[in-house]
Amino acid sequence: MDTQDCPTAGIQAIDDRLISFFQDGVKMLGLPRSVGEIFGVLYCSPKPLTMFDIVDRLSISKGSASQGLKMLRTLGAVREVDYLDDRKTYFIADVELKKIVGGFIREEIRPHLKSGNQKLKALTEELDQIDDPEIKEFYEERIKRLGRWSKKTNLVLPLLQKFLGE
Amino acid sequence: MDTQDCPTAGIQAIDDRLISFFQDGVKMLGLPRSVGEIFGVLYCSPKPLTMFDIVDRLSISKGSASQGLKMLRTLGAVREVDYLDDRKTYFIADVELKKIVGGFIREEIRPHLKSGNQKLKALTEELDQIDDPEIKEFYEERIKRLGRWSKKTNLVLPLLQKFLGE
DNA sequence: TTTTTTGTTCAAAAAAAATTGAACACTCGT
DNA sequence: ACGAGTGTTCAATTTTTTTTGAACAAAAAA
Repeated sequence: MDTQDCPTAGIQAIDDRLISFFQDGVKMLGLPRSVGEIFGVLYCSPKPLTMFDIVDRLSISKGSASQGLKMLRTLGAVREVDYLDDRKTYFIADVELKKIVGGFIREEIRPHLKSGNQKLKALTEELDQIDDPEIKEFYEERIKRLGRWSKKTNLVLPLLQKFLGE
Repeated sequence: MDTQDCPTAGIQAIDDRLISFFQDGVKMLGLPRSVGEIFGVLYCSPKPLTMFDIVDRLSISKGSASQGLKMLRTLGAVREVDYLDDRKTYFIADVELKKIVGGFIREEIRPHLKSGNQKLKALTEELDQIDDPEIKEFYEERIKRLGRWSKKTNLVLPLLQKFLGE
């Protein structure tokens, strides 16, 4: 079939653009390109899709699709839904920014902050090793400052989430 | 010299921890590890350092150090200062979170958002190609939604920066 | 001017991250 | 129990990103 005459050709083109939009979007968040593409395909679809639909549309491997969907589910950006054939799993994009942002904060940001905090704590204890009081004071200030950075970031995350959720 | 007996051994250990703290920190932001290390070395130093000092401390190449410092300067995370030998360039870490966050938003986030917006605009114009009014409505809704996401993000950035800057 | 010191650039190498695909596991229908 | 359909895992491969180091440029000292 000539794609020129196909009634879905224009839609394909639009989908391509939307998918590329999400490709860039997730790159900004440090996620793999395929994850953006998968979300994009679901975001463009008025009806639920199976993993096979996605593999087919993007020409990616089953493995990639499976892993990408897994990540999107844990981020809360994609949901399983019941639909038609109940043998297969159907997915839809979750279009609530609030939820997606929340998932990203929970899965990608908080763990980093947490491990950072632990490192800071360990550091504070090592300060005793320093004899020279002037040098000690310098390090104390720097480490305290990092503590403030960390605290502020922790405080700002829920605000961010609230603001972005309408 | 035995590092056990060296009075700076404890400090070295603390510096190592701080540097590793920043290694992780920049990874969260999607910047190369060496950039975090370089910032870390400067953050640990009470006095300005040259590029050579950094190369020496981290055992990285001149090229890496040069590029890393360039990036840190454009982000506003590091500053050149006058010091001792005016043949060399001396650097210090900028410890104002506000400035660093501002630089990151300006250099890393805004450009992405801008190109995203251009894509959305182009998309809106392509909607005419769709004949079926029901499908058209679906796409209109999804594209409008992305526009709202983008707008919100744009609005939240200055707030974020303000909040993090004391 | 010539040499030395300092720093940048960029093609090639190395390292890290993402993707593939085949093997595996599970479940349903027969 | 067996075979077909769905989905996951992970070692190997591919792709992308980062790092290196040698060549180059600029500027000061000799």
